[in-house]
Amino acid sequence: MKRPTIADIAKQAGVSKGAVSYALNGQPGVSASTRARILAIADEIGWRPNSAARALNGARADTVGLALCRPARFLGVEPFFMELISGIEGELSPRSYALMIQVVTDHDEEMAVYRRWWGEGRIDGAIMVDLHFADSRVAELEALGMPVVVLGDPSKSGSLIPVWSDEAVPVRETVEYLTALGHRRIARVAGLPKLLHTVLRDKAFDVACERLGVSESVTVHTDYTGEEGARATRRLLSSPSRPTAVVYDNDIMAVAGLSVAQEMRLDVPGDLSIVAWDDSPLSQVVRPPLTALSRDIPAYGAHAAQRLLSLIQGERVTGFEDHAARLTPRGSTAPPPVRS
Amino acid sequence: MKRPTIADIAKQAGVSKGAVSYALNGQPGVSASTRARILAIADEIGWRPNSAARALNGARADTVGLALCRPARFLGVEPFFMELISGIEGELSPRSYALMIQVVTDHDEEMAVYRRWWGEGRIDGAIMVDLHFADSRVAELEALGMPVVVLGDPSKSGSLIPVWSDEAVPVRETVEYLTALGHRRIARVAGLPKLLHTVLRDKAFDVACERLGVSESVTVHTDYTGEEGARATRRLLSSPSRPTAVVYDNDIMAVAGLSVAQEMRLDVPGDLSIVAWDDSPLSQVVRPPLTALSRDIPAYGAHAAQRLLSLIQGERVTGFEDHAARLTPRGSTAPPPVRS
DNA sequence: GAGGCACGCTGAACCGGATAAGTATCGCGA
DNA sequence: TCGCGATACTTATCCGGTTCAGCGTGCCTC
Repeated sequence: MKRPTIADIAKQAGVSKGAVSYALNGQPGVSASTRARILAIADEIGWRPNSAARALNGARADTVGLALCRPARFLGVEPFFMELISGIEGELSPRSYALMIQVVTDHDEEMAVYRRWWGEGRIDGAIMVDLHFADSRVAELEALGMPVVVLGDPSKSGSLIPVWSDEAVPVRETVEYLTALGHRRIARVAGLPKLLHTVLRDKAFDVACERLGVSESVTVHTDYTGEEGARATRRLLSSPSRPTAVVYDNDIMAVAGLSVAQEMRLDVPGDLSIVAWDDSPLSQVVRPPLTALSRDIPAYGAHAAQRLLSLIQGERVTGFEDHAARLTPRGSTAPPPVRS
Repeated sequence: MKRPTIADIAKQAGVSKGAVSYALNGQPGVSASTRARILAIADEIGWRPNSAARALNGARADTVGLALCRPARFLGVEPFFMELISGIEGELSPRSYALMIQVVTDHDEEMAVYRRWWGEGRIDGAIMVDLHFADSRVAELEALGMPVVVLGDPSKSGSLIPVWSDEAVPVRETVEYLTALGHRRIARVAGLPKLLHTVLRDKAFDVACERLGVSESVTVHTDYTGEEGARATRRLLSSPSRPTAVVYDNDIMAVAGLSVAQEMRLDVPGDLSIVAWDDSPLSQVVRPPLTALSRDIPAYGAHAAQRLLSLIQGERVTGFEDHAARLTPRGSTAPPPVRS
């Protein structure tokens, strides 16, 4: 009842284990007829290579690791990760590579997981996400010597292979668009302030606002949840000189912000313009549909996976700059109210 | 520079490989002092067990498999899977179990993946999702002899361990609620007609409508996407005797339906009541917030993971009926218009 | 003081493949 | 006809652990 091994095949075929191994791996050293016989027997008794035994001889694990360091409840809410995973899978699946996922609570745990997976020969490489401004993981992963692709800006990715997209350009484009519409009081509801891309967007936002004569610009940091997005929006809209436009760092918060605005009897886009970063179907189904900074997240994941696979093959791999998010104007943006 | 093995530890400690193995695994057979010395050396040189070598001796893979048979674009949209994965992870992660994920396009590919993972000793068991009405996977997985927990009704799960929740009760509760409000024309925008839970809901809906004197009840099947939800809604609301209430099989479609209604200048809930199956934050942030059939999806995944882990331990495991979804009334439901 | 037993450890087999090295067979050219 | 080399295998070893049989030592017991 136990799984057949090459020894079983060898016995049935009347040859040695070695011959079977050569035959099954397409190596020279066996005649065509013997090879065919061995393959037939292997197929008949349903033989499958035992990956453990192969791995013991230094073979690849054919698996890529991904440790996600976010609160678990988050994943269900934020489409980003699932889209990313879809994209990664799209590259892995045709090559029979599997994806090993674990949700962790902090960077220490994340590193422990990577050490374990790598140390135990379970993965051939990993994709690191949520690059921080000062990220201890980079040095630790470099020291591990494991192939790693980092989703994040090359300025902080050390010697790990970065896959990134420009954060500043979309911010600038958005601010330009809003100021062109006439907005002079713009707020930004940003994500976690520790994340590098948040820092980069913050900075680009300040610079663009400065340059384009935005009289009042505020940035509020949140944890990306709808609740915090709503709370931030409520606070912003309650201030004496409330913004006429708000830019959100994800669509979840943008939608929550939209609700708050409507709850406060503000017309969107008449009284308030809203821009969402990341364009999920969600942005398009609310009323009005949200002007969004759209990018192809599955492609982003696919690019990272491609680099990682090349890296694992031992090829020389360079970083890759993906397309920056593009501004997609929809119904949630308009000129500010006249008497603002 | 290569990874230290127990042979290295043995040499340093001046004992045999066997003694080291006993010490590291907490087995009797070594003195406390020797054990401490060995552990200290292991820690010092950064020894990690090689899972391949362990697996070769019939050890567990400490990994659970999950093959998702849906179009990739789907995963980013539907919060269900990510919440489910969160819940599964919540059980696996503390036990250092990993989750192996692969997105596949059909059941044949899904079974091929499971066969490979199981055959190669990469997983100890799997969670099967999206049970169909006539599902060939059940028999194939039974034949494989792998521990499997099925998310789906026990009527079709064969000898695999089912984890399910009653689909009929929430449907009945919803129809009762809507008829109590006065609705007599109720439509249902359902999911994929192949899925068993869709079939069960369809049937429960028909029965409840019949019993409660709903004069017109329609069920439309979709692929769960916002687009199809919107299209179905548009068609329903354009019919001469349009429904006064629509029940959606997921929140994505409910939100899309809400948009369509508003686009057609129908007041929700004044002209049309909307109920969403599955209650994500999305349901609460739209205006009006959606009356929803809420259930704890992460808990659902957690229960499945618990059963699977027990099954892997060789314990006798019975199926588990999770809480049925509970109707959570919000602003999207009200009595139908008077002159309906 | 001899027998018995528990303890602490060693040595070796084993898991299922990959692979280097060795061997028998054959064909072919000199 | 000998020798060389290619072919088609076999044999043996290795990977890094686990596990079992065995063995010496020390202590307890009768």
